[in-house]
Amino acid sequence: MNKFEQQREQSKQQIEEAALILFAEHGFEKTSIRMIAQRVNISLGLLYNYYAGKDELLKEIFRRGRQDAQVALTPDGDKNRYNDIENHIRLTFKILKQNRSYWKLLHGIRMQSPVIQKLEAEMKAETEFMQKRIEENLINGGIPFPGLEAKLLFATLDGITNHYLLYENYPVDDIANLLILKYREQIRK
Amino acid sequence: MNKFEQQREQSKQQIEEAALILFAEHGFEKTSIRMIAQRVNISLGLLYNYYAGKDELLKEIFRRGRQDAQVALTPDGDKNRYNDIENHIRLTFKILKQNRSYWKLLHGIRMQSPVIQKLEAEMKAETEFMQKRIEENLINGGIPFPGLEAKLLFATLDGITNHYLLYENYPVDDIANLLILKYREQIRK
Amino acid sequence: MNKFEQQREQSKQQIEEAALILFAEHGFEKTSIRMIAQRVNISLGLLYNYYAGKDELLKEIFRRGRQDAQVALTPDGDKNRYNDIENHIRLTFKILKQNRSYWKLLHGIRMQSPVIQKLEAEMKAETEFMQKRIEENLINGGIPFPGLEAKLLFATLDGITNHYLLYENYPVDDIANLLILKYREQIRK
Amino acid sequence: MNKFEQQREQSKQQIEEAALILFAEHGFEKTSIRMIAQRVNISLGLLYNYYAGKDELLKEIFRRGRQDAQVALTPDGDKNRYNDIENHIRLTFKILKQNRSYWKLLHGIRMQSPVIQKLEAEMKAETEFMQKRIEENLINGGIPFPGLEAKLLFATLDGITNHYLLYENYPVDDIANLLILKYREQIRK
DNA sequence: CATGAATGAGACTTCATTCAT
DNA sequence: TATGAATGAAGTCTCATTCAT
Repeated sequence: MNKFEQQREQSKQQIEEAALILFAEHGFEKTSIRMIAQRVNISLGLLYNYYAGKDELLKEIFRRGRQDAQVALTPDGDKNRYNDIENHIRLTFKILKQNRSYWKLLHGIRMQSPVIQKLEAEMKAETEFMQKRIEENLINGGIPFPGLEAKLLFATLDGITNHYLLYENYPVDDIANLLILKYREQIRK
Repeated sequence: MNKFEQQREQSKQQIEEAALILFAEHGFEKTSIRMIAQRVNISLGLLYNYYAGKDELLKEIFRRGRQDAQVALTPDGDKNRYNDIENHIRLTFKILKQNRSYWKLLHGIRMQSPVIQKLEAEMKAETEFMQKRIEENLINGGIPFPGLEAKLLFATLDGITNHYLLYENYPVDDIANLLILKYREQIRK
Repeated sequence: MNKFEQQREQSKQQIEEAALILFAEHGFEKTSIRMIAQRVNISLGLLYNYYAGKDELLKEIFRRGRQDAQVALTPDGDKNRYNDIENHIRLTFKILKQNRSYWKLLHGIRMQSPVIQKLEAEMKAETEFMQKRIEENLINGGIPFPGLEAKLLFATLDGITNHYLLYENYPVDDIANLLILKYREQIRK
Repeated sequence: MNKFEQQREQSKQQIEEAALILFAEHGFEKTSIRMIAQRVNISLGLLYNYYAGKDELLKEIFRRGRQDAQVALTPDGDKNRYNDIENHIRLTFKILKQNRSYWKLLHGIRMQSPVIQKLEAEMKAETEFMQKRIEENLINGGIPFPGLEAKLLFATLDGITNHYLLYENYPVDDIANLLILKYREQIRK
């Protein structure tokens, strides 16, 4: 990557960061290109040198966010393998806290089909990726009905995420610990 | 109720039904007043004889949806008192299915602050009402950490609701039964 | 005039009074038919039984206002003839105070040609009527350049009226007295 | 001033000139943004790149007009100091003729409170500035009751301005001369 | 006579996107 | 590459007026 490409990459990153925050805060529709450009202190037109349009910018943000999540979710060696469910729950909320805006944007936008349709491929991959991780972990945990249990855990984590993003002072760590506790008891039994 | 009031009420109901479906399907921002008017086959302006604006229409829809939910959640006699948690879970999904569009709208819109701020009072009442029901039920179920457990159950139900609204052919009943099963075991223990 | 006509006349008067106040306060364009109907507690449609439209209502108001002014300006016998200028000045402000809203409306609207065009005939009559009175009075006062002086006095009275309508606590009576004083001195000389 | 600023300034000036003429001719309410844009041959939206809205455009026009008036009213050296009242009267009508549209707009709009309230600060400054000039000039002229006389002169000038703007072929210069004559006599006496 | 539901043209405004420089 | 002026379609909302009852 030469010097020009580096600069371009840096500019794109700045733009995407600003856009992510604004999208998460005000919603995709209510955030104008102007607002983004002003926040990064670039001209209105320059944005179109980097992205074909507003939708493409959104897609790019999702692509980056998904990548970050995947990296973070990738198990780092075998050391934590002894209890994958516990590990998965902890990782989920660690990632959530690391990139709160991304998750807020995702959770705020995924219910509206017009937007989803544009991103369906990405969204689906995202969902299935997480779903699969949970299933694997549950099978490792020796839990019956692993398919349903996976869906239930996925929904539970999603629900907690939602409430964490929605409510002030949400005791996400306490909830996470309670959840872990319940799975420990279920497995021991 | 005289002639005019009847006519007015009928028009309003038609408008709100159409708006609810469109808001749920395309999102609030992407649904134009024109789309709503065309769906009900009324003129653009008539809407403004009934509602001060798009936001007020949204509020009215929420008001009606919350009322319906409250009515449905009201326990009908003593027959199901023996296990309130179970009852609550079943009721939650029964209500969800009864007014899918309302819940889709609610879940699709609640993450975006500008809209939420206008509805905060209503939203808060909604949330606290459901939260309180869960807490009562959990205390009746003799479960430890009732506060955290209530939040966890609330999040779980929210997460399942989310996924039911999001994914095709989601096995909401199976998930619900699994959840109930787990609470039964927890209580028995 | 039979009973029905009397009632009709009374209704019209109520409407015109309300409309006059609203027009004067908010301006003609910013006052809606709805506002008027609500103020008089009649239905929106009923107004159109009395007037062909908003413009006609305005014309009717002007017609009535001009009539009132004419009646008030008509000299009541010969007793005050000895000093017609003084008399005219006093009368002007007496009439102004009697129907402040009418004059506010008139002064607020007369500068905009589209409105004026509709009322031109009435406006012209109004203007010429007052102009002529002043000229007569000035000739009686033995003042040189009676034509120009009439125009100047007319403008002065109009200007004072304007400022009286525009500014809080405007000392219209003091100004009027000063003006009278100056004409007395001019005549004596 | 760089290329963009030049372009911007030129566009703004064109817009404001067109808007001033249209506002003065048809009134503020009856002049649509579209009319202005069409007159300058620009698109509807461009106007909103420069002004936050119609009201802001109006304010800007007033700001510019007031500035022009202030510049014109500033005494140019000592040569005319010997008779300030006379000078002030002449200047008033000179300025009036220089920017007829501005004064027509001002006189046409100042009676309607909603618009005035938005401009009150500017209007007040305008008024007080002129008022103060007159008072100073009257004191210099050795006239008794300078406060009331100032108000009377101000009203007179306003009234003449009004009639000049209102009536075709109004002999404003003759009236002005007559007015000056009367003040000369008053001072001499 | 009286009602107010209904209409629809037209107003203001926003904003993604294009383009000349 | 970078700028921001310019576009124009589309959105929300207002309101005089009509009309069935």
